[in-house]
Order: sequence, then C-alpha cells, then structure tokens
Amino acid sequence: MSTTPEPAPARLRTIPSRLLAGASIVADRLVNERLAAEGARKWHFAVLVALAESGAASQADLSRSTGIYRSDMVAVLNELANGAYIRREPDPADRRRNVITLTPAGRRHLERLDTLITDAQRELLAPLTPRQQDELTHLLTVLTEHHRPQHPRPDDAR
Amino acid sequence: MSTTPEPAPARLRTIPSRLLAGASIVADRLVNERLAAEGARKWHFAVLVALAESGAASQADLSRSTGIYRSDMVAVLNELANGAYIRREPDPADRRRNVITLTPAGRRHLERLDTLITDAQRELLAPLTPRQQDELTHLLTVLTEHHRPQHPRPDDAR
DNA sequence: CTACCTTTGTTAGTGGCACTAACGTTTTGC
DNA sequence: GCAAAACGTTAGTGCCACTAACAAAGGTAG
Repeated sequence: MSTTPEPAPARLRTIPSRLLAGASIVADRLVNERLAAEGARKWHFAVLVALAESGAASQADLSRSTGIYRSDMVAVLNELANGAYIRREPDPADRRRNVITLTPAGRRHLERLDTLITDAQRELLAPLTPRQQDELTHLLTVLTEHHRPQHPRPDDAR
Repeated sequence: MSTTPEPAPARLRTIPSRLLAGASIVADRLVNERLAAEGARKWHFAVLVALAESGAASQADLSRSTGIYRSDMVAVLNELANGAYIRREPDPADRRRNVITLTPAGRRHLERLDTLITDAQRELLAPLTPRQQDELTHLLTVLTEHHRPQHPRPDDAR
C-alpha cells in the first residue's frame, strides 16, 4: 500500500462556491507573493489606484471606492503615510474629514505595484485562452454586480 | 453637495483577482447565512461529504480530500463529534491514526446541510443562464487545476 | 536489529481580512 | 435650533490560510 493520493470527492469539486474560494486563494497567493517584494498588500494598491484615478479624497470616499471598511482604512493609510506615499491632512472646508493626497513617491510606488499586479493576473489567467479570460471576467462581473448591497445603510455600512 | 456615490475606479473593477475575491466573499456569505441555521460551517459539510463518499478515513486522509489543514481538522472533528455526527476511534491496524466514521445522525445532518448548500449555489448563480453557470464552473475548474501544488512536500504540507 | 526518515494527530501561534460596535466631533436637513 | 447623519478612530470578533514544532508510531535500508 503506497500513499494514496486521496483525491477530492467529485461532489466537492463541482460546487461553485468552493471553486470560487479556491480560485480566490490562488489569486491572492500570486498577488501577495509579488507584492511582498515591495512590502505592500493588496489594499495599498487599491487605495493608490483610487487616488490616482479620482484625485485627492477623504478616507470615507476611499473606503467606498475600494471596498475597504472605514475602520480598516486607518491602518492602511498609516502604512502608506509611513512610506510617504500619501499625505493626510485635515480638510479646512469640512473639519470632520481628512484630505488624502497622492505624493510623487506614491505615484512611483503605484507604478511598481501596478507592474507586479499585472504580472500576477497574467500568471493567474495563463491556463485560459484570451477569449476565456474575457468570458471569466464578464461572468464574475455580472455575478458581483447582481449581489451588491443596494441600499447603503445610514452610518456604519461598508 | 449630496453624498457622492463614489463609484469604484474602472481600473479596479476589471482586475480578475479582485473580481474573484469579491465573488468568493459573496458566495461565502450566502453559504454561511444558511449554514448558520444549523450552527454549521462550510468545513463541516466538506468533511461529511468526504466521509459519505469514500467511507471511513483517517484525519490525514480527510485533510487531503477536503483541503483543510491537518492542524485545523482537529477542531472541525471535535465540533462534529460534539454533535455525534462522527465517531473518532484509534485505528488498531496503525496506532498513529484515528478512524473517522460517519454516524446515522451525521448522515442526516449531511442531508440537511446539502439542501442548504444547494440552495445557496442556486441563489449565487441566479444572475447567470444555465449555459453561463456551466461555463463559469468549467473556467474555475481549469484555473484551480492548473495552479495546484504539484509536488507534495514530505511532511508539513497542505 | 538498528538507525533514519516519514506520517500522524495535536497544540500553539501568526497574520490578513471581513465585519460590528461604539465614541466624540462636526456637518447637514428639516 | 435640533435631530439625524457622516467622519475618523479604537477596539474587538470570528473565520480562515498557513507555519512550526512535538511525541508517538511506522516504514525502510543497511
């Protein structure tokens, strides 16, 4: 008796939620492996992209556009500020808010991360044809758009 | 100035690894919502399925067939044993191992969980046509099969 | 038979992420 | 002017992926 490979039961292998979880783990691993070289995490990238694309924003704005919770945003911005990739200063026009600004160093950092992220996506999708890659992206978009919280709650949402 | 909806940057919305993460979160939420009614977690279901499909097995076997780490399996089996869904007894033929056996109560529990899981999959895939559902499953299968650890390491793997 | 390597179950611990709750402060809507 | 909402922040929970190490047992080679 050799070591039986002990394959996954067929019933388990075909469950969509399990397949999604598995694929997501693989994807995160590929992304994180690369980002580790820059000491970054995926949220860093998301915040930098949001800032580059829409300009200066409040923390709550960034929270909504990246999907990170307001409460978790604090730490992410602390880390980005430690690297001098962003500036965080009170908004004179609305003293509840901070204005988050991308610095030149932040823009360069974003370019590095962007390359790494793009590489990771390429490796992730390597087993699929370009046609299939587009199809997968499309299906996932439809899926997530459909299951989106429609009525944002008053305060502590997202 | 009303509350700007603050949409996600286009650059972020199209990144496959982000789409996968988002879809996986949605899927897990749908599954967990339902399993909560039975006080169960998704790992419970996976272990019960493996036992039902392949019969009694050691913890290491179950670990390999479900994808749960050996170290995490301990707690899962404790929980299942608390509900009397499984029996865990030393293997007389190999005194390192425990033989895990599905009880009649466990089989009934599995049937209940199976219904819940199936319902969750249905709701998850609702926005897709049957054709698209198959396509998504296929693409995810190709993806995860391709990115699978090929050479299982000696001891502390998986 | 003995020395070595592997497997097994287990404990402990880490780190990331999703998510909730509560707070003091400030702004907005009626 | 007052109540409701938004903002930044702190604290904490729970799940999960993953690592490290250990003792006990089994397999293998010489």
